[in-house]
Amino acid sequence: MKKKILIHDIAQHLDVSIATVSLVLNGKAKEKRISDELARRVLTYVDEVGYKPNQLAKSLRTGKTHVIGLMVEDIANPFFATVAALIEKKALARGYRIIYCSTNNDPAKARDLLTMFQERHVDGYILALPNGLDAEVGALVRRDKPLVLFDRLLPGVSANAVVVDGATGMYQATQHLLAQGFRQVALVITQLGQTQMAARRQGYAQAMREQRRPELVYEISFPQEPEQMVQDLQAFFAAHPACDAVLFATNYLGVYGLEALRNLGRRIPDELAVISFDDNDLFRLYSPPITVVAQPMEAMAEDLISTLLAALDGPGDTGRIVQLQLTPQLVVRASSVRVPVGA
Amino acid sequence: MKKKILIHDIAQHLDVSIATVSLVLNGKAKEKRISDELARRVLTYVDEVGYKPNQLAKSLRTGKTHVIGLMVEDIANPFFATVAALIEKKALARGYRIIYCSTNNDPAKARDLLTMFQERHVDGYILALPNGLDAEVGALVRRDKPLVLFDRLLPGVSANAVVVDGATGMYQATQHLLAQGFRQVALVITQLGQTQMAARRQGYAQAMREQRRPELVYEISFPQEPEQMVQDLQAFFAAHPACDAVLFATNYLGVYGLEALRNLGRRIPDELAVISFDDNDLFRLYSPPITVVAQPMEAMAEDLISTLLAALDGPGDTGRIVQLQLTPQLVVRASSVRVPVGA
DNA sequence: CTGAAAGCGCTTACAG
DNA sequence: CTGAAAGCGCTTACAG
Repeated sequence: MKKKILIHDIAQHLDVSIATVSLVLNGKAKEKRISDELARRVLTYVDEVGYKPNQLAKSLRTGKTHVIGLMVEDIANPFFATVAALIEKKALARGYRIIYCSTNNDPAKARDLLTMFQERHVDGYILALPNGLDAEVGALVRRDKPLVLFDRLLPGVSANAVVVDGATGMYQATQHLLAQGFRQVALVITQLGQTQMAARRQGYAQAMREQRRPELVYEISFPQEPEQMVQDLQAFFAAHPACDAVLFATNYLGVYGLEALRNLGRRIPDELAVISFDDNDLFRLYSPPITVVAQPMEAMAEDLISTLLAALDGPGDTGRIVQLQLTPQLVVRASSVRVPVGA
Repeated sequence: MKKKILIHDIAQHLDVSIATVSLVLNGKAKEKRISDELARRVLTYVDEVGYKPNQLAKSLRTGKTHVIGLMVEDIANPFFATVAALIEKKALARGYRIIYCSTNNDPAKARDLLTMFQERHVDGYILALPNGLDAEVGALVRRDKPLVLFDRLLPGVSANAVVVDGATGMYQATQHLLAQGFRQVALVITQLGQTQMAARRQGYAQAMREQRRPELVYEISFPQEPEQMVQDLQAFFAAHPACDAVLFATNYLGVYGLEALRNLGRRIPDELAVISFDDNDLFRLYSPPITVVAQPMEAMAEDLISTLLAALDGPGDTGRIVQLQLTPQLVVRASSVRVPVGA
């Protein structure tokens, strides 16, 4: 069919040099004092025949790919899917494309994917990583690769980051439950030891300490089969009949938790008040609607992309690090509100 | 830091030619009768210094990128997010990477993204497209580009495809409702005129016709703001008080529909039975649990990737087209089961 | 078995 | 203002 058209073809047709065409196409016509008239002729013809420069060749030459590597825990997780969709839209609007990958919290997989990103010469990285990649990310930072961590930090690495203040979010959620008169507030959290989980736990712990309430924390092993997690949660609730409120530290724990409570026939909030981190359709439409600590996804996506682009455009300032912390919002719904006695 | 190491460096160090190193690395040592011992020396050293060939240069030379372009309607839609996650995993296992993009059902955006995929020289395409891209996709097919459509077909294009038999799915769902004794079964569907929607509608229509029931179809405009869709749905249900069962043709319609019904205070299934296309956590955990027509996502992802890889590896067989149709599964839950009168 | 060389399609100093 | 040429880092016929 349509023969692939090259820069050489268009130069030949217009009887100018390849350099002229390239310069015009890259907006250096003025700088190189190419006449407006010639520049216009080039642009017109390029447009007419629909010439598109080969990006591979361009990238090989310039070292830029205009591709951003985005690594999330699991693209099927609504939190990450939503952030990814927002980032994609914003990146596209600024001329960047996204390659995304899910780590499933597996450090070995994350390591491979990071290598893959490097092999593909991505211009920048947006990363929500499992623990254990400090060395790899540290190396990227030292080589001045534009990079932003999000959702969770790596303990041993100083890098650009956009995170949500989970400590405050959980502190407020816990306070809210205690203010409603719930006595035994449990926290269900993963045992992955990631920084965002540590912060959420710490917020809970602080609120409990301030009210002189004993902590009740269930660290569930993750990842494992959903059925198993539901089982584990049922066992936990069965073992703690006096527990009258529970906080789930992330969205899928909330989902599995609701399933476990349903299986046990526990009434929410009469028998057990519930709050989950992260908001989504399920929590909003559940009966009763579930109180959540909602993360500001739009702001997060915007800050991620603009921080990364600033690093990309920046003059390779070694050492300038931007760390942003966004505030989540407690959205109170029926699942955490005390039912008047005898009502 | 670490200087980027090139094939030239390793050839020089081992005192062999660049060609030898390249041949060994590309598994052509045997073919070119390079001694096993030399081949081993090369591999060992490459491994030792961690040399990674520049993929950009390699791609420019070979014309292969080992990248697959995946285009979905919206990556934040759980159906597409789940399929994308499965495809990514399977592709990675076979040495391919995914670039994904969301079209948001905008033909202009889809057209741009298709151009972008071509500029990036993706090796193959997996596409769930809005209508109106027949010409563009037709051109790809004619140029023998490996490509698989999914979820919906383009009316004017013959291409590889993996779709779900939505007609049968909806037919069974409608029959089920009628068998339960519901009388006025409505269908809520988008007005986008896409093939998957047409099939689902046709399945509903056939079941209604067979039982001599009049159709009641609400074509909602899409895309628009969620709040507006909920409003529209409330107005629809308010205008049809005699309607005692409803089918939602896709997952987000189901979600908005549940929200509308909740706002109206309609009891499910007493006042209105509900079935939605697509399964997810929300439908499974809703009170009452929602009956769904579940798509076989795992099988779909597997068929998509293997069909595409077959086309990629194939001997450029012009004209060989594979079209697979998978069977969805009706999962009956409480939302569509008649409550015994007086129970 | 191995080396020198062309070429993938661009960009950009360097001369004029 | 414009052209000839080098070079980005590979792969692979083609000779030996």
